[in-house]
Amino acid sequence: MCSEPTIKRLSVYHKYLKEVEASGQEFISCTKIAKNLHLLPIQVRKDLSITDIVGKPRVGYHIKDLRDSLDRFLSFGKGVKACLIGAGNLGYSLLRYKGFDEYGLDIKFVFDNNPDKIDTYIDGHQVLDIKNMAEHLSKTEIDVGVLTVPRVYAQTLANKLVECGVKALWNFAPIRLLIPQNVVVKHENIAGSFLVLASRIKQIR
Amino acid sequence: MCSEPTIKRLSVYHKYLKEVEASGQEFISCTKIAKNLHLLPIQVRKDLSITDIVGKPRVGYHIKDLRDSLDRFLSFGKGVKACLIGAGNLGYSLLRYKGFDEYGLDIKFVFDNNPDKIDTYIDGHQVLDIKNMAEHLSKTEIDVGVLTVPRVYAQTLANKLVECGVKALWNFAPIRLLIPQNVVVKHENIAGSFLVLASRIKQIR
DNA sequence: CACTAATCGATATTTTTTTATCTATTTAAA
DNA sequence: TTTAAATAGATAAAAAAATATCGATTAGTG
Repeated sequence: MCSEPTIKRLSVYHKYLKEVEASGQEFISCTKIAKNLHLLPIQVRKDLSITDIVGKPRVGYHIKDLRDSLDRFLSFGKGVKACLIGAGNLGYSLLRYKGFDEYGLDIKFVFDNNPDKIDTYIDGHQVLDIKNMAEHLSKTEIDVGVLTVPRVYAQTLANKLVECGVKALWNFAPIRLLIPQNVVVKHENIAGSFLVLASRIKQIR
Repeated sequence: MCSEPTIKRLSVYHKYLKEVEASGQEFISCTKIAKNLHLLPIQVRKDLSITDIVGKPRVGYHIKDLRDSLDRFLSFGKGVKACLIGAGNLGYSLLRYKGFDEYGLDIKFVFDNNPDKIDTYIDGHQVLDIKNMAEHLSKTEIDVGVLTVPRVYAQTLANKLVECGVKALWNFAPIRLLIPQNVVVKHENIAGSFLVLASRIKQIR
């Protein structure tokens, strides 16, 4: 496989190539990709070497072939079945964010505990009562639990999701979850991201 | 300074220590921190060595001192003045997310182009007309522009923010921004994050 | 009071990730 | 047709990050 930074960059190339493709170009060099995405050509070349596409010197890569190859490589997102817990603002944003669709994330259920939200629809997803989560998940196998709940509920819900047999958790709550080793957890640490940004600003001055 | 992963972990320790402190304990070992946060003791020790706090063998670190020291170290977020562009769902979430407050992010302005949103209030912030952005930013110096707009507007708005003199951009739109070298840009690539998660699930099976 | 077990902190090693160098290939221009 | 410039790809080096080792220190126990 390949590293986390590489996967993220591949998704960036992928998106970028779709744009360039739409503009009608047929070939693109890694020098140009690098310039437009503020990266180094060497890094782009190395990242793209995971594909089966070889570029032509002086010309670059065939855009459609490369995009096809990335489509295939990035297909591990295809058919990943998820449920989202917490239909607040963040949950709302994620449900309406179309960027996952091309990578195949399939949100099967949305749960919340707020009676005002239950049975409403968000972007075509019916909000279900969290009380019935176990029942729903026993009928339909779910790979990923997406946690967009307030901090205080996160751990309890994580435990329940694991009991229901999810393979992975994608946690947006500002807390580090304690979860069995066999379950994949990806934390999004937004406050930490801000600190990284702030530290870089300080460095510049 | 220290690395990006370290800064993120320090923010995690910081939050965790506040919890433990509230529970009344006085000392904590890095072994215990590591165990509870699913990290390795060595890494915790190394990360914490940027502080001026020394631990006692067999006992660990004095929690309050350590938390104080992290407070100081993580203070580079203090007084960072920001404006947020795009009062959609994601913007809404960020405005209401209290996790930044303790690190000092100060959101001075919120802009949007939607007449229905202009002059409404979100968590105490008046939504201003994007047309007047330059004027507002000329009066109050702003460090960071937070972009929570749809993809198509992101680059144009980024350019405007740079013209207005922001030092950094925090971009949540799914596009890689082209920005002068002297401006710090931090991209949040949420679709890329999903792919990383998906790839890890595939690895496990 | 001596011994044991836990833990820190410094240094070293390994692994991962990024960046550089060099050669061969190919296009386009002279 | 020859030559020059741009570029890919392989290999190598450097930098960054994570992990391991080991001696010194200290609280608790017999």
